[in-house]
Amino acid sequence: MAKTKASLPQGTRDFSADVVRKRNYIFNTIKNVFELYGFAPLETPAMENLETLMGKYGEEGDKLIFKILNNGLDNISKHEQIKNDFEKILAGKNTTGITERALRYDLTIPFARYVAMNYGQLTFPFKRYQIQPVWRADRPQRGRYREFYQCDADVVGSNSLLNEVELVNIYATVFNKLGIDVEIKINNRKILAALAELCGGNDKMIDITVAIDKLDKIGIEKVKEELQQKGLQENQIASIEQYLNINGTNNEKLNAIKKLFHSVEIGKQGINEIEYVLNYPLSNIHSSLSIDFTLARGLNYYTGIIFEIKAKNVQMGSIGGGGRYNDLTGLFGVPNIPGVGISFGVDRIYDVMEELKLFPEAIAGGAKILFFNLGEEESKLAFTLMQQLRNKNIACEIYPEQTKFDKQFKYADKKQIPYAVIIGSKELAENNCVLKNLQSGEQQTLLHNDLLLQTFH
RNA sequence: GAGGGCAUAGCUCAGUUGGUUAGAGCGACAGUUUGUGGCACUGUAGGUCGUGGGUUCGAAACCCAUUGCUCUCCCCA
Repeated sequence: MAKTKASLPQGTRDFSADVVRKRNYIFNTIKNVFELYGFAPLETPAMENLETLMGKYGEEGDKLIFKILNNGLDNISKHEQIKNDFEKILAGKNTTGITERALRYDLTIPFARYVAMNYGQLTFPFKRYQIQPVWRADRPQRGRYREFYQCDADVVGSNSLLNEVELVNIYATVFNKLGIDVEIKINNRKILAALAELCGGNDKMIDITVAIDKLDKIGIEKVKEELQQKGLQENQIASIEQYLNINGTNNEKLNAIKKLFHSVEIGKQGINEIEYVLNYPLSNIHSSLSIDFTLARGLNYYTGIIFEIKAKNVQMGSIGGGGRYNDLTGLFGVPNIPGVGISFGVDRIYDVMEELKLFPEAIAGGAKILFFNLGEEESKLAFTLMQQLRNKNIACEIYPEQTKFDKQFKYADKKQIPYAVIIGSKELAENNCVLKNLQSGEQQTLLHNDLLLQTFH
């Protein structure tokens, strides 16, 4: 067989031991909080039927779905059919004759598919969390990959704003545990709808939200330019500018927006919902929860309150986001199941924690003790003692080859194993062993039972 | 989809207007040292200079093509 050059598909990564441990630390923290709030785990397949995914993420999104080529395309008896199907592909259309499956693009649509398939069996309100990789055929760049993890928690079958309150508290709890100082930004699609209504451009809502979402990136002038290009009138743009200029404390912002939307029903609704969440009792996170009327979020299925998480003290895009959607399962023939969900961006959270040096030392992991291999009989005794320590839940390993000290010490060094147990011919004869602390260099001779009573850290 | 940058040892990189046998540091391996590591010293291995073509007496260097990686924009997480 020809030798293959070792390489990785673009936008994917291997994770070495210390990176995996740090990532697991993040995953476990998030997962434990999800469980603490009564969410149940769900896993769905890496691949879905293509038709499940197509048309759910907009025109751009469809292009970014990884499609899986069907097997058996070289079947002679289907030659003509397959050629015809391929003509459709060349014309830019998808066909099940060539590809009928695709890798999942996010966790929300598969979840909606799952709820639609199982709604008869589920207990509503249904709360699930899901931590799995997703794939996008996007051009990779900084902080953006073709394979990455999403950590989602969603509640479906409930209109109550108490869910939003819970999700905000999940955000606050997780980032508090991780030690990341964050600003939880909150807005409401209803307020954005009201803005569109006020500016006489109801059908322009998406254009408006896309444009104002870029405010802090490109500045007010560029936003106005873009709005102009989208065909908005001067006075409409002026209203939007007035809206964007609202600032101050949460209360000041609310007062200002109320004046602006005093006659727009949907706007008042949106404001009331935000006030409800902000004023919910016993919530200890108000300091970091702030209204941001420029927050829009890309996904168009959001209909109510929306969230986005920004890490303080570091230059990084959002590390989480979410919001309320009215009718996601309607896409799969099961209408009237409202929901609200949030997502954590683990890859960016990792980058933030690395930059701010927030990972605790304790997650280093690995073996605590290396048993030296100094001969056949010696290693049999070492093995016996090692198994007894493992039974006490102490991680250890034995050097598999009989070799000189130098090599075994260096192995322990490289793997940052803090202790070595040395059993050579002398210890074998005297029925004891040497325990050496590799950091301090101190060592002591111990009876076997005394070794088992030691604590290692 | 649009536009930049990069490609030399396992890793990070040097390599002079084109000139003999392409270097350094780190790492690996071995030895000094067969019962005590991190340090030091000595030595060894490791290269189709991304690939293909061209210019030239001569190409790692110049030209063309190609592949891969990377970054920015669009968009998104």
